[in-house]
Amino acid sequence: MTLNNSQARLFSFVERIERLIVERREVSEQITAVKSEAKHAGFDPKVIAQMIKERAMTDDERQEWSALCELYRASLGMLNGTPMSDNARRHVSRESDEGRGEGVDDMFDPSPESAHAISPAEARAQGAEAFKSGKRVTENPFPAGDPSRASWDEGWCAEAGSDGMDIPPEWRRAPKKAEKGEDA
Amino acid sequence: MTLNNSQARLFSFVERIERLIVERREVSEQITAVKSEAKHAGFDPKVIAQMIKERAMTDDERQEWSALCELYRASLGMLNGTPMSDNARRHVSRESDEGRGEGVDDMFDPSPESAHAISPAEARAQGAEAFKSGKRVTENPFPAGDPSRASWDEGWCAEAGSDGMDIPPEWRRAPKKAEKGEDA
Amino acid sequence: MTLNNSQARLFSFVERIERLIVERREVSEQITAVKSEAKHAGFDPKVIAQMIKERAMTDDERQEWSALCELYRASLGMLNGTPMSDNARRHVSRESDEGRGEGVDDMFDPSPESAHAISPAEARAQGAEAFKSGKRVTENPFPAGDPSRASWDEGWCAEAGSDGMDIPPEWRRAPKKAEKGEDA
Amino acid sequence: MTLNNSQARLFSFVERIERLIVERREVSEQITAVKSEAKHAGFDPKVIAQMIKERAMTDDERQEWSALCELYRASLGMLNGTPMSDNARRHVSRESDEGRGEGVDDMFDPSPESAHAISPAEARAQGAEAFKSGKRVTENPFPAGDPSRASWDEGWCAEAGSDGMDIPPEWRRAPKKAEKGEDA
DNA sequence: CGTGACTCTTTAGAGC
DNA sequence: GCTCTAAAGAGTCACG
Repeated sequence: MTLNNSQARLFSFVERIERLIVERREVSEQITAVKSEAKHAGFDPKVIAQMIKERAMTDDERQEWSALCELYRASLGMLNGTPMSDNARRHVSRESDEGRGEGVDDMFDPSPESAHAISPAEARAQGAEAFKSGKRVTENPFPAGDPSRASWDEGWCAEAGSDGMDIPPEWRRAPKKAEKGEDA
Repeated sequence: MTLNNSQARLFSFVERIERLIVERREVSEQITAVKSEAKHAGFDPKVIAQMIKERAMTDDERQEWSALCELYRASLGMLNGTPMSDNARRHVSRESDEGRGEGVDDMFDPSPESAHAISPAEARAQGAEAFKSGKRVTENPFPAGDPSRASWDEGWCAEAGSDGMDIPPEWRRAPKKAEKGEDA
Repeated sequence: MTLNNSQARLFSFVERIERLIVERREVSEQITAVKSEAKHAGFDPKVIAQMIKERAMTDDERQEWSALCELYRASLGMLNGTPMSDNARRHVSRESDEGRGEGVDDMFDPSPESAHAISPAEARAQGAEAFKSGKRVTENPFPAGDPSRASWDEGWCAEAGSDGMDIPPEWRRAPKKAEKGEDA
Repeated sequence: MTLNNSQARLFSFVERIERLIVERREVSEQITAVKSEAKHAGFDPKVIAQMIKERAMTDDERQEWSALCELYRASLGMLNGTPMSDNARRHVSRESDEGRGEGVDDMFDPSPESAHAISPAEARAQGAEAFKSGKRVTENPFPAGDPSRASWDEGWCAEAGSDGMDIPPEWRRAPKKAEKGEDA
């Protein structure tokens, strides 16, 4: 029977909530215990927490997120020697890729003129120039590991952000994902 | 001139936010400092925080809040020897008061039969009985300081919550306050 | 066998944490559901939350807390017609009571001269005067429900806080409670 | 003059805190306004927040953080086609680099046998094999953009985490940074 | 289009 | 000193 006088109902609500709070605290304590165990095993708790956050995303979300971060980082000059990932390149070149139908393969063409060491400033200038002449970010001529690769990226992105265009769609997250069917 | 390329605009936004965050942190640190000063002066920080919260309410809000708390406390048997305040009595008897036009003055009539000490259970029973016979909570016959006063309150409130009625409006907060005219 | 290679151990930790997080979220959702149920039944969710907080305290803690709040309220002039509770009076008079051995009973002596209506300011002055002449806060001559009762309280407390003394122990919470024996 | 009675001091504390809270709220509102402006300009607010967080770190912290994240990601099989960054490679090979004195340059040696397309599983196996034969993670033979590059990374890292060794120091953050001299 | 609820993030406080 | 927890604030979403 459902209680229908206010005092008893209030009491019932309060007690149910209290019981659930106890349960939740117990689970929380278990979480803490496992975290502490992991920490004492030598793992970094913060990084583990980050992994758990990322694992909660779908692959698409995760990739879009990190691509966006890299794009913004490049624009703000925060690459610091870590060039954009292939993922970010793909994100920025999304539409062009569709149009041209070619993938990332044409980037494996280390032009001889960039094979020898050049200064970061020069690489940056080359990146900017590349953007202006319609090259895509995936056409970065410097191979992985080359310190000039990041500089070229920065130059390209900076130019891409400086040409007076409005903010292009690559800077935005995909608007929404259709909700998966849950319980009605 | 408004910057109209995305990189420069992004940079501007980020820097403005960062500057404001610094400002906010400074203010927060000042708050912490004052709180700590107060604490070392011997005041209880939590109670001070509570006072600040209450001072942020209007008098009406504050009174309604504490009256509601007391009403719920009484229903849950948490009065523990601290009888309901006049404020709570007024809240619970809001409507009756309008109808009868009398205030709290008729409560200063310690009936002779309750003047001598009785057990808490008996006081509780009297309170419940009083509710059933249509008495208002302000008619508690026990004077302030009398340990039976709280018990009578509890009896009255418990009965008021047990009579099968739906939850009466006294249990709810006044729905909305008309917003005071701010800057347009 | 305990896994002893880092990859597998990391994976195990992450999965255990994830599973527990799911559990915790489920419990949290149940809490939300019950709260929402209570709300739709007509109870005020905030007040319920407050009750749960208070029920988590021991009686002593709760009484000390509310007594402290009232003391601070009185000092800040926030009583607004709700006189201090017996509980707060007891708290403030803790030590004197031990010394004198008398309880609250000597307060049921509405002196004839205060029986007729006086102005709040006058009541306040009487309270201040009472403090100066060594009277205790429990000796408030105005009965419950009398609007002058709160004013007298305010006068007494204000005077008690203005006499140049350092902050007395009544303004502090009892330092610590010895922890009850839990599971080892 | 310093107030030395408790009531006045309490009042002073409360008012100072309240004033600061108002200030803080104002700054907060300005932050909200700028964020909203940025959002309407087409930037992603979350990513901006992330950038601000990262800009608050030193370069070293940021690089260590992201390197650790990638290492953990690789171990958990979360690379998903995004190979480890040069930064992460450097982190993992920190000590070896000191010993061998060579940088990342010896990785530009795409062995002919890996130049043609192979399956992810095969690339993974090659990575694991490479670890077992003492190769460093920087010796990934697949060039940037090659889908096999990530798989090789995963294989290498998985093997590095599976060989029964205790968790190596690369998995931990650098213990502490000596605090920069602040105001005394 | 405005409002209200819910979630998440951040931050301050308390304990080991 | 560091971590964890809890509360407050902000942001987003959905609904009226």
